[in-house]
Amino acid sequence: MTSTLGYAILGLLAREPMTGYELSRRLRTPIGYFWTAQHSQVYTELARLETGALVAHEVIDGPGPRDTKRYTATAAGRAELAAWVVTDPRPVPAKSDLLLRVYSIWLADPAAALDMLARTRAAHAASLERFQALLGPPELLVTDPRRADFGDIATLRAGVAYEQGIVGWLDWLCETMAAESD
Amino acid sequence: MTSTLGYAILGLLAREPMTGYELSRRLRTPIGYFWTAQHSQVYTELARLETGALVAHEVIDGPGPRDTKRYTATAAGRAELAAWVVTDPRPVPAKSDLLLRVYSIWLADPAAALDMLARTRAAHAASLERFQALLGPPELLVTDPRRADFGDIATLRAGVAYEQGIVGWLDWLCETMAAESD
DNA sequence: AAGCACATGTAAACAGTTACATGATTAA
DNA sequence: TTAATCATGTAACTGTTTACATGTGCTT
Repeated sequence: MTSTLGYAILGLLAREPMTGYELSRRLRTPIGYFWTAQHSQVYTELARLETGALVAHEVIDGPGPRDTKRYTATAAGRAELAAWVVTDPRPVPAKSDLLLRVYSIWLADPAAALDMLARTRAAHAASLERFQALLGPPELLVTDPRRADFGDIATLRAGVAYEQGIVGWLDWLCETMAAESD
Repeated sequence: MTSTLGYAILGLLAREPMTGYELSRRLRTPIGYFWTAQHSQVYTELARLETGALVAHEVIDGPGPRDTKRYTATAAGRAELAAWVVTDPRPVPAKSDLLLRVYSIWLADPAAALDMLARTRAAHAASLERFQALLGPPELLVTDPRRADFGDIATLRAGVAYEQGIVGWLDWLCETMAAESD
């Protein structure tokens, strides 16, 4: 019954209680955390999770015309999350805007294509560096899989591997296209 | 005006004319081609592309109660595709079912989690092998960026890099979790 | 005779994005 | 006083999936 977005929210609330606003902020940019959502989606999903008794809220002090609500994952919510975690991930319907462009790059102007690829490489190199900075030196790493920060580090490492793969591939692509356009 | 799915369809039709059914079959499983779609989406998008004169069809011999239509990309369609190819890809809203599970893996039963990770590794290792087999020996590779098969090879190489990254990361994850669960 | 591959379409439901709407507090 | 951040929600729209609908020809 619970959607994937529901498990993303539960995963954050299982670590610490948060308001819907804080959840939205965390889910707007994925830092070593491969899921995103808009605030409109978060608020409606929180209401759904609450009718299922997977989360609960208490009203806290805050500004604005409505109550400020602090949400917590219930025991039932944590149990459902723990059970979902070990189920097989459904095969992701691979979608990449960049790959779709490269698939048809033979039709494009080579110089303009190389420019686009160079800009894209720079963007991925920047997020690779950001991920590596967040990860810090290897000797400091938590490796106890029963601690919540293990999930942070493991997903960050996946982010690093992912961006390294793209940057390396883009380097090959730029070199090949530059060499053959003579 | 044209959607990303529209460019996926144009990219296939720019190579060879096809029926909607053949397009749907190609878009159901992404082989070195990072986009998927259902047949219902393909037929409606083909109709939209045709009202924009980016594709055209001729009726050919076929079974069933309706006409069988063979679609071709028009000159305008190929031009629009070529222009889109060199525009910056919008930053993909990174979504991974697997990473979301790993983020909350600290809550799960370690043995069940390791089983899930092993099954997932096997699935990715299998598609890595499939991609490598499709790529064939390196000395045979087309590297002329003005040929359509360059796009096939470039995206396949991206697929290989992607799967290698996941398999390597999953190996690290399994080892770390196995070592620390003593 | 049953089932599958070919072939095309519509309808309903769900997921996700963008825009609308309100209002307090704090910093420039 | 103007803008940003905090804070919550609804509405409209777009994209995607799943289900409904029809009918031929080939294979087992």
